Amino acid sequence: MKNRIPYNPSLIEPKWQKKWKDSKIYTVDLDSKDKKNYFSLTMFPYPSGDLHIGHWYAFTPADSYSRFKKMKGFNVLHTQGFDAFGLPAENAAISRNINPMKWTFDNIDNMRGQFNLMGNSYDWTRELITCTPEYYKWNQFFFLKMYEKGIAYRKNGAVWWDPIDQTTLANEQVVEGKSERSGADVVRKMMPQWYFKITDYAEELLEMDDLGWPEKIKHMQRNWIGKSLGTDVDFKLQKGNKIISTFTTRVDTIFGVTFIVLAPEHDLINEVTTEEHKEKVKNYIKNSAKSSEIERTSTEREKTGQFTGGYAINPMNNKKIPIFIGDYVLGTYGTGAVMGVPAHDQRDYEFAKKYELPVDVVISKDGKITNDLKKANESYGILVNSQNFDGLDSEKAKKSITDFMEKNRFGKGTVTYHLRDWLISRQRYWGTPIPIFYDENENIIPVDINELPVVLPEAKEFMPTGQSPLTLDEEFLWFDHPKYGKLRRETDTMDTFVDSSWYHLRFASDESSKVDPFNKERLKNWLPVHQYTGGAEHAVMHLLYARFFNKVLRDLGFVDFDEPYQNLYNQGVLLKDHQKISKRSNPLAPDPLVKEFGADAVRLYLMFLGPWDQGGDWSDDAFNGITRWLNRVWDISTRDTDELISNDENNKDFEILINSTVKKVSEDFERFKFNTSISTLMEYTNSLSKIWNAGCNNDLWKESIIILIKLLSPMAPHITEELWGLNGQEFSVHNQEFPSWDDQLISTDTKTIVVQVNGKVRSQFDIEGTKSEEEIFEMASNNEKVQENLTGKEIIKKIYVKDKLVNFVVR
RNA sequence: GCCGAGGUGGUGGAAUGGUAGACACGAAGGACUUAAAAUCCUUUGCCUUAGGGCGUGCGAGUUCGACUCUCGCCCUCGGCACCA
Repeated sequence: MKNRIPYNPSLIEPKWQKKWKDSKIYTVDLDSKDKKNYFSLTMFPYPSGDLHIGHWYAFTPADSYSRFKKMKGFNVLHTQGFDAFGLPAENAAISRNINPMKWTFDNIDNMRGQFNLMGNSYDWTRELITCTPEYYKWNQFFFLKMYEKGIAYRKNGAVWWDPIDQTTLANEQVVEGKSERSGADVVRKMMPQWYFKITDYAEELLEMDDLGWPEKIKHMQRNWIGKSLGTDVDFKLQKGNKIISTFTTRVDTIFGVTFIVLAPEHDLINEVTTEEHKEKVKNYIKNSAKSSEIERTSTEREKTGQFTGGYAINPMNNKKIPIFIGDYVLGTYGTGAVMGVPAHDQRDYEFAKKYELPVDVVISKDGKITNDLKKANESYGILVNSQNFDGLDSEKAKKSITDFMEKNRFGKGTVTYHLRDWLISRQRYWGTPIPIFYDENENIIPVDINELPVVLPEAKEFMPTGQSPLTLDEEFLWFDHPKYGKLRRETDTMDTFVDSSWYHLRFASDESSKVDPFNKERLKNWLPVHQYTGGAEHAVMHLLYARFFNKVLRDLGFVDFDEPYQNLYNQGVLLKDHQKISKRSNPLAPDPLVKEFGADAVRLYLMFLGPWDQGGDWSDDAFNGITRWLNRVWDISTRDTDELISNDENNKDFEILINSTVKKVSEDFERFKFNTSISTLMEYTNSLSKIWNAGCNNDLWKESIIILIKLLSPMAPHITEELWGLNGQEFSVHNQEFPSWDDQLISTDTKTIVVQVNGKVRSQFDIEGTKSEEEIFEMASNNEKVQENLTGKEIIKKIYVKDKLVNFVVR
């Protein structure tokens, strides 16, 4: 017996990591044409300084999938980088007086080492760090191109303000009235800010039919964009000739309007308010500004308002209707004014009851009028009390009334979106400087594209004051322009979501170019990203922004495809012992686990936990199962075949086992079902143990081991590389072709037929070769167990599923 | 409130119209050991009068046959929410 080496991951893992690096096996030739290209990308991390288990859960299955694709014959680009701008660096600077650049780069160095422990297949020569001028220069470049086209613009308006982080936020970054990042209750502020005109692309962003994305994400994006078809109806003021435009999706209820409500921010409030109501209206506006946005948008809250003293005229019937202001109407949606139809809108109903306004029913289920409403009837029906539109159903009435209004020029069909333009200004330091100057009259003067990058200067003061820290840097702030003289620089920086909106393009493009952001030829060969993976929390932020950016870059002529990510897969959330993983209460750090059990075991266990998209529940106990199995894999793959008892009787079954295992593992990989591909491999090794004990053909055994190593190699790269060598194979297993299977070798001559009586399993038997249906019924009914259940009963139906099952239906 | 995903042994999960519980954990028993650990073997859904009966959140339905399809309800998680 040979002296066998035990499995020692802490010895072999660093060895192979070094060898892979030295031999550059993961460096991709972007211009190679001999294979089909496959770009496998996973959302890059923020360099927090620690690669935690959640990162492993996101990255290792994606790495395994990329390795699988490589073995399947693709030229795979799998890259990694760091989303390196953002507040934590700045907060570290504030609390610990560390330079944000140094903090970030120290963290990156540390994380690279942690990434290395994973045994990844990233092409690190293509690493990106977004806080470097070589990278963010292109943010500025795109910004200026977008400014030229009017897609980037500056506007003074109401914005969301995060009082903890002391900066404005985009709509998408406000969740339930709180800052998505800091959790602070956001407030409204009026300030001039820079925006990207994402609303111009609202309609195109809704087109997602061809995207291989989870329906859930598409759904969330559609909801966020929030398209709704309706009608703008113009109400003339009773006094003067100004017009209040209201947006409604239910223009069929126009004859039921009994009041109008304006948002407290509405432009015409001063116009409509009469002298005697001025004071009350002013107070109402003041109070509603005081109440937080959460209070204002709570559905539970009682509706409040204030009569303005003014009246408007319903253009359809010339009725005089009172104008209120009320903060249940949002200034940011539609026209900021609504027509109140209490009979057919629950919110308007509540408002009407409170202020004792009439409730006029104009829609009825059966054409008859019922007046004792307990709540609004919001369903469609037949129009009543609606002059010559009486009798029409809601659907038709909407169209006819809108047509009528368009003809008479007091209304028109419109489309409204929930989506707002993307506010990108941030009053913080650690981000891309917005490349803009202002002259003394606040005129905007864009930085010359040839002068890019506008380098973010080293700052001394980071305290968030509501003004960008760059304001304090006099040297940065003032610029002597050859043409315009003394100019003030924009001191706000860009939202970091700008950085991640196009990074995938940069991974595949020529990073050496100083003139163009991308190498078009390479983009053509590598994009869109074939497979993107990451968390669902980015559904309406990163994933929407990146789609928008792609369309803008297409219209600017930089890319010639419509979507950035062809296929998307969302991993679930990893728990530990049914709880959220947190550093304090139930920590789960990968580094010590790797030290003790090896990266392969951690990788495998993360994939074995359950289906990747549904998340998983880590338990230290269950983790033992994987380390035990890896030891068995090691044991079985290092046996001395001289000790194998030769036996050719089970050759056929052995071949079936090998082929069906290859098939199942391959198919599971394609579907991201890593958990079942591992359990299939476990069954395979269990069978191999039994086969060894029974004795088998020596060549088949050797083949079965080579196949085991190959099948396992994408998921457990280190142990398989070692076993590959120990089995006399040339470096590297990761450059091998993934095994293929022969369907012919899987189908057996022997089939097991299950016999049911009334759908209950009573027996089973084996058949050889092909048998006729008659023969099968014959064999089935002769079975002793089946007989017991058939005697004294009448067979009324016989079901036969070929090679599988017989069912006797008896009475 | 609306939309989406899900609910299967003691636990993680498998099976997407055809033998429910693969695989793994845990547990029990055994082998090896002075002993323990490790490893290996056996058993392991529940009830049981030992012949069976019951069983995939609950209740109906479709079907020869339902974890799987349909309808209603309950619960958990995620998203959206005064969007006119």
